[in-house]
Amino acid sequence: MGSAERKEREKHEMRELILSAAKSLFLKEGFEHVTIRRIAEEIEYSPATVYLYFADKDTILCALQELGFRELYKKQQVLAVIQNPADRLRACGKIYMDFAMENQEWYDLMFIMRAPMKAFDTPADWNLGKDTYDVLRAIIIECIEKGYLKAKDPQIACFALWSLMHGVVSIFIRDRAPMIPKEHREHVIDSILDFTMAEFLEK
Amino acid sequence: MGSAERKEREKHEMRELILSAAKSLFLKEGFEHVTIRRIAEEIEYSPATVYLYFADKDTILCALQELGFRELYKKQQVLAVIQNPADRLRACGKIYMDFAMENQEWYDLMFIMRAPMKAFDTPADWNLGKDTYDVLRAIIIECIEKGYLKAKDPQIACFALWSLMHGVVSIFIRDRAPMIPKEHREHVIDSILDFTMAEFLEK
Amino acid sequence: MGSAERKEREKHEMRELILSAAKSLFLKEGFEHVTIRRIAEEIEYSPATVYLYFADKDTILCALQELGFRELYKKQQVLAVIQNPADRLRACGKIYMDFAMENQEWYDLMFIMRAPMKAFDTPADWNLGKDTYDVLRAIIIECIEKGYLKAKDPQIACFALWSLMHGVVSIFIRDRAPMIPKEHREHVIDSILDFTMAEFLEK
Amino acid sequence: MGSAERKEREKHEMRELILSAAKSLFLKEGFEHVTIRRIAEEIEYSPATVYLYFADKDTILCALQELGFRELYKKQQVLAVIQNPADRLRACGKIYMDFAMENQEWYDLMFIMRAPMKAFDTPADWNLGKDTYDVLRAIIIECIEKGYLKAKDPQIACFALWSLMHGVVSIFIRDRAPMIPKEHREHVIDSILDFTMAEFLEK
DNA sequence: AATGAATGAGAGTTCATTCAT
DNA sequence: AATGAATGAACTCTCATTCAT
Repeated sequence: MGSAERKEREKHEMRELILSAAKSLFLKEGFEHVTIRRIAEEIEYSPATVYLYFADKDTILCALQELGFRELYKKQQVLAVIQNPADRLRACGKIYMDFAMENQEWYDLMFIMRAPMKAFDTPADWNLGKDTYDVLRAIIIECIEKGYLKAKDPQIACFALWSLMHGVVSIFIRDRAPMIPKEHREHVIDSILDFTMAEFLEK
Repeated sequence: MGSAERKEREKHEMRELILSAAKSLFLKEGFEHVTIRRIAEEIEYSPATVYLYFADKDTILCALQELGFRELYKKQQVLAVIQNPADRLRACGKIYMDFAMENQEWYDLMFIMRAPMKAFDTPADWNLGKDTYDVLRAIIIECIEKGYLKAKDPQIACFALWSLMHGVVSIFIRDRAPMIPKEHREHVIDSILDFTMAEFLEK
Repeated sequence: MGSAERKEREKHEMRELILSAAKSLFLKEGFEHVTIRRIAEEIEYSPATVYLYFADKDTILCALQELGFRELYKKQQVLAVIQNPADRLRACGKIYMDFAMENQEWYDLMFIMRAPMKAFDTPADWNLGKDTYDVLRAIIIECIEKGYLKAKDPQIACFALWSLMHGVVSIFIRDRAPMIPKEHREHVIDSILDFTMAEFLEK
Repeated sequence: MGSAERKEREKHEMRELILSAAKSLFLKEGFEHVTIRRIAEEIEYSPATVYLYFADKDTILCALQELGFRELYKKQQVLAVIQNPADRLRACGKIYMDFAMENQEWYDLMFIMRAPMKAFDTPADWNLGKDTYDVLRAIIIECIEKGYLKAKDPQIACFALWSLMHGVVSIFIRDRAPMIPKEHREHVIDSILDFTMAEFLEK
């Protein structure tokens, strides 16, 4: 019967609604203001209703994390048109750090925050993160193949470059770089990319 | 008479006691469970007593942070004996990441946690952090001078290398690297150092 | 269906319940013992429940104040039947002081207590008080018009008479008149009214 | 022996020191900031020391109240030079209300505040207040004798006039007169005095 | 005489969560 | 399916007061 399907679809829509409310609260007001009540208010339902679609707050945060990975993955798609793998590597870093700086609270949730560690317990959830990670990995492997990078272990190269990018943005997001004025951040990110490309890649 | 001195020492010991209780709570239960009440329970005093030694919770966190910087700075002192700046750079990275992995909740508080940002508001507080940062900076400048590193801007090189190290450990500490089994972390850190030295330094 | 109505009524009843508990606590134990927790105990609900009906403690006090003004205003309505403005003036004073002496803690909250001054910040809140004040003002203006009172400035006359009445009852309520035994208070109030009518009004 | 005397004198001086600290805190920061600790800080002794001279906080407040009555009484002494009792009555009112407006927190403690009601339990304490009250009473009796005032009962006249003055200033001090801008208060007080003299006294 | 150290009691408030309807 | 009502368990912080030294 189509009835069950419709119910399924409606259930799905409601979940999306809740998630998008949660996301917009994150971006607008920051983590500490994301409470079940505020989410419920945002969608004009009662707090209890939220619990019909998500087991608890943590589950919502996990779903939001998933959404973030999807979003990041989507942004990475434009990389496909860049032929040269070195250029693509730089662009990949740029996209990553821009995403982080433009969606700080969201990035925070995805990569820094303590709360929803549950997400990584089950391999299924990690799949989404893995896809975005694989984008970087593929580029690095190609860089090695084409002689731009002389790394013995692509896994290590990949993890190192990701760490570098994550390090930069997480230091900014959690305000641990008092030596760099906020208005310079954008410029520092570009300089870091230049520096990395110059030092890491074969000359 | 040594009476005043003794009082001073006892006061100092009480502060240490509170800080160590706070630190051990961090380690055992994580940030969100560190409450004044729990600290008080841990040291078997009343919550009000804690306020005799620290103005508020933030002040405790800041003191803990300070302590951490001091500890890290102390560990960095062994670097002085290493002649070759490239070797010293590697050792510096090793010390930093080892400190982070061996004192995860402490590192978390110092470089990741959201709460005690007050610490960085006043330049005085940052000074302690600055000292440890300057250690790295001095090494990098020497690396550039001696021709091991061809960076146009030492500030950027310094920030990049710090970011790389911070990235690695903060990804581990906040459990964002499911692709790397916990038991490999130690080894990955060494590999990252090798990779970085190989790629960054002049060949 | 009357379901929504019933809900509304129940909500209203709960607010009334809280207010009356607060009021009775005032009467029984005085302002400083009126805490959210005590109110909650009184109505046998949890403290959190109180916050479902009132935003904070101040709001409760304000609501109580409002209620008081309404009550006083209602009592003033009987003045309408008194033709002679001088008689009406006396009756107005009597009603005011009787209300104060019969509802001492309530009067205290409305006119003496320090806490809920927020009430007077927004003109809206003051409106209720203004209504009761206007009753007195209208009478005084009529007294002047009809030649019972020779005041240049009705505002001043009005404020003076209000002050006189407030002075009497607030001295009693806060127990600052040891020269007058409690059992004489009632009688003193009447004498004060007589004296005032005799002295103030044209002879 | 003079030793006991000296001790007595020192004890007395310390009490004065504490009281003057408490008073200055009242005036500078208002009632709610007057805590034992703040008093102790002010005189650079420990909180525990305060308890060597006063049984508890209430006792301090009572002593402060006494001090206030003394101060007011002192201010009233200038009235002696005014020959005409009607003029003296007006001046008495002026002194009273000025004292209240210039030492609001102190007046509050003396005549409005709830806390130190203990003061009036023992007749001894009231004596001080009685002296200031008697000043007014004497003036009014003289006004009646000299024909300025036609009151049957001087007690009632006296109480009425005190109430009027207390009413005015306590309405101001507790901010219950939104219809009168703060900057007009001074002027209103004078107008009230004019009005009262014009209406009450024989024409 | 003076105090450092300590505390019990309690304040207002917030939140995730549950459950009968 | 949706929710209004309710709550337990926390939270940080403040204060008057006591007592061994």
